[in-house]
Amino acid sequence: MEPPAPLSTRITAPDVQGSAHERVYRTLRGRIMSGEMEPGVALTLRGIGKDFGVSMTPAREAVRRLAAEGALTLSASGRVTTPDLSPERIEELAALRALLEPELAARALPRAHMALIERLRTINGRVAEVVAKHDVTGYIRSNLEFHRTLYLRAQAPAMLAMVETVWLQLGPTMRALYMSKDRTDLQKHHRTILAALAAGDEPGLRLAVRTDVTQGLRMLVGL
Amino acid sequence: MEPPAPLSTRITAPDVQGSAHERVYRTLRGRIMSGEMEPGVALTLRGIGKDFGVSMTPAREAVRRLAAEGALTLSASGRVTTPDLSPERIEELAALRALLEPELAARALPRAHMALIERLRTINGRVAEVVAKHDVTGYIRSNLEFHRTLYLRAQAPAMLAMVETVWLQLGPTMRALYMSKDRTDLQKHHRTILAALAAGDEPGLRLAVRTDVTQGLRMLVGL
DNA sequence: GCGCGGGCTTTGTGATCACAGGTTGTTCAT
DNA sequence: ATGAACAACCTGTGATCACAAAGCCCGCGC
Repeated sequence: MEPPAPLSTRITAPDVQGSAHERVYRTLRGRIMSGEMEPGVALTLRGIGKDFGVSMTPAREAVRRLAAEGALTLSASGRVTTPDLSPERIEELAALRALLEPELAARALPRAHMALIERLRTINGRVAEVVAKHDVTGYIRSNLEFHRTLYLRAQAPAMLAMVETVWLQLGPTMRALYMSKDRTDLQKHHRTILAALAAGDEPGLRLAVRTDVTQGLRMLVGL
Repeated sequence: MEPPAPLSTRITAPDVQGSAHERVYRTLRGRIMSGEMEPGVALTLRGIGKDFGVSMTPAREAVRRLAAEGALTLSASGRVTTPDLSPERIEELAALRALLEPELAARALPRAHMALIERLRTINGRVAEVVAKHDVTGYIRSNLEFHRTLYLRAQAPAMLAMVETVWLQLGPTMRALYMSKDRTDLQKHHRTILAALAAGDEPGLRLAVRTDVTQGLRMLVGL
């Protein structure tokens, strides 16, 4: 192995969807939010780099960005792990969801047309499918898609971003949570949300969203 | 110029307070949150690096972290600027404050002892001083310190972090806002907050905080 | 059998460089 | 004088390397 090395290695970058660090970031973020990784798993920059075929530099940027959003935990020595949340932290994040999501739903309500409700029904049907298959990741993903689709109508990007940050932080925990629980009741809550939406009932919608969001996460803490 | 170069430059790092990128991050964050930089100002990695006596690498990490928190804006080509928010964005962030801060205040209320109220009074006195001196940055800083001191008692780190993220995003805007406005009314609101705290009046406290938070930011949009 | 010390390995940090794309300023032609 | 084309410069991106410190494991001593 020649020590000096010619230098000038440019594979001309596939650049399929933006820069390298963004690709790493997006992929990792998706994995974490949908609960593909369990809490407390260790990651290494070199390992991530190897997985994505990039050097440590973009891996580091992606990791730091995720850590800034609370999607990853950095130990004092810089070690990277998925977050393993304390019950208090979980409760706090649940409270945040209970605070933000009814507001987003209420803002979406006046803009919710029939087409949106129909789309939500479709997504909710997909939730039933994945529940039947005991597909935890698929369940989390489609459940969040249900909420996100509704909130997108609120036209409140900063608020939505904040809620997604909370979802991110809860990702690994949700996996652990939903793996040990029956989930037929969740669809019931989603149906209540849809009913309130169709009726244009704002107080009912706020309550339905709050209940849906709260009860799933209360299970772990209050068991 | 020798191509290989000796390599091996380690000034043994001062390491006064953690890693280089953290020092850069903390300083920049403080500057942005307290409104020391106006909206739309351009920054460069090399420039930041030179300012802090570090290379581009830690500068880049600090910038990306700040961008992830919304404290800086990255253009499509990667250019870095302080955020110049649209009125809709400002209103949304104000709504976020109006949603989160009363909750934090309410959670702090049962834990608020006399010593805390006294401390808040002191901070509020400092607000009066800086207002008299027309020191915008000092005003923003002590105003936020008033709120942060109260919310710290809520024992809700995730919620506090979220609110601070909102403050960060509003930093440069607050500067532009407060520079063109009289501010004697702000202390009045703070006094109302203190009265509700002392009386243990939760609804009154929620309202007082919401009013304090909302009205200052409503000025810009609704003028 | 169990704890502890010392080496080897792994891992994050930061500096430097090559490169590409964007920005800017200048000059030339109309 | 105004517009476009071009060149020089500026700026972010990513790879690679040196380094330090933290972790890990094996073996020694009690």
